Amino acid sequence: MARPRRSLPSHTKRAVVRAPSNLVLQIQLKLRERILAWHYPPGHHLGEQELCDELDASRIPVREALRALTEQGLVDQFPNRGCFVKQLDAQNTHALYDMRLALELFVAERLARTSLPADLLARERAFWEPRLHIKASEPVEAMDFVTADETFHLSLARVIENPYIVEALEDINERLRFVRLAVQTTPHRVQTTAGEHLMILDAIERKDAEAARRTLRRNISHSRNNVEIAISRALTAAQQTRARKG
Amino acid sequence: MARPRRSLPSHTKRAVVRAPSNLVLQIQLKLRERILAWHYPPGHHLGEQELCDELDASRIPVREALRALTEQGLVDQFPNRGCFVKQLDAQNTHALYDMRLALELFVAERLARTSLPADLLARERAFWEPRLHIKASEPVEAMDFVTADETFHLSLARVIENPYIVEALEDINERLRFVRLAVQTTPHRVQTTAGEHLMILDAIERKDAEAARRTLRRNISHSRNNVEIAISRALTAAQQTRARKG
DNA sequence: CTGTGCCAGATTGTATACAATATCGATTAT
DNA sequence: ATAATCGATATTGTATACAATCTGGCACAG
Repeated sequence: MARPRRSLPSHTKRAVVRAPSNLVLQIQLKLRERILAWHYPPGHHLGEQELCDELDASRIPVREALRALTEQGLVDQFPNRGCFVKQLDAQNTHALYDMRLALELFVAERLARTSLPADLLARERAFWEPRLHIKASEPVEAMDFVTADETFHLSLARVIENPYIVEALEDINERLRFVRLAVQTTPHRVQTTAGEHLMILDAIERKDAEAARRTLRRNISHSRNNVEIAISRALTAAQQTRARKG
Repeated sequence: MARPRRSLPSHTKRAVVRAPSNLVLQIQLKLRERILAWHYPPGHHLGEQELCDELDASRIPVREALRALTEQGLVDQFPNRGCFVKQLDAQNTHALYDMRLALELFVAERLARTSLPADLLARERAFWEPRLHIKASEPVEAMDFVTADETFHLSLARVIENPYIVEALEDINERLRFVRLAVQTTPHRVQTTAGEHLMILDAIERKDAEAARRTLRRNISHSRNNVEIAISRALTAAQQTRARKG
């Protein structure tokens, strides 16, 4: 006889919103990382047994991790055929950037109507202003640049306190990160970005929504162009690798 | 010894993008429906064994369905405690509507820059124009209204051919549908909506992006206000029900 | 009377085993 | 020689079984 035993979750703290069991979460994160890092190339077949051997786990946790990744849209699942790493072509990238643009334009507009925390303003200005005058000969670490850029955009988004929008942007960033890292970051690109970011902050501060939107559009457009170059390069490289193997 | 056997998926047709096995998909859709329909109230504990008995399936498919729903954000999962139907409070609804607004403003703006298919324009005008003059005494079926409204907005979104944006909007619509159905639809509301929809189409047709955005903002704002009333009513009703039971 | 520790029951997490299905290669017919 | 068909094999889908973990109450000490 079953008696009702479970009460509402005592974890009132919303620290971890989605908490699968540790093993599944570990597998899920590891696979996600490898997929985004192109360790498994697009179209690669993810066999369950193979992953079990690699990750030293049983099939059930692996299956659940794959199910989660399917839901995230990182792999395609075909009945009785298994999972395949989803193709990330130039078209998808374009669409991803458009979605990012849609969300961030909204954020910028709203911020221009309300206001911006002083500490965030100070922090981002302190970071980007020196980079207006970066020397053309100075080499730039792609990781540093991409991280700083992501931080800038996400910090703005977080101000409006909309978990759905923030989560969507975080997801988009993760998907684009490794391709962004594949393109070489020039000092000129850093200068341009710094200028655009500062202009966005200025526009928001003086409540000029239109200017903020215009500049953000230009900023994201530049980023998009760079990434699309990287995508096509990476795709041809992957194709060549596969051709060499086969 | 394992030899490489799997080739690229022969399903080149992208008919079903995410295709879990039929049983899991069935369970997943059924649970999703019940959650969105408030059959399982917010905070309700979804016991695996219990669901197995209800759905006449084993625990593995049920677990995978729950994992997928977790990833969709419909349930929260706590390790060794199971799944709980996620709270849908007024704040979440507000955020969901903001995200919808962000995406649709972008869609409207882009459509105003490009153009709109003639058949879509004709179809939607043919539907909404008569409803400008609906009699105040005529009763309105909520289902018909909500479906037509969703169709209008999604049809516009689909024109720009961005699968991520369309998918996000479809998801938001599904989440809000049952609450929208809970609020009574008055003839006055139908008239207002018809007017706004026609104005949006006109603005897009004459390439007036600003007017399109302004009207869309008003349109979604009206919808949001109605829904938030429904949400608070539904929540208090659910609380009363639970209090009566306990 | 109140607070702490422990135990029984139940539920979730994982592994193993078996059934269903698709793939690849060989064989056969045209 | 080419194309279609059938069977062996591997892979996925599901069920059952067992281990780990949590809940809630009861006993006992302060």
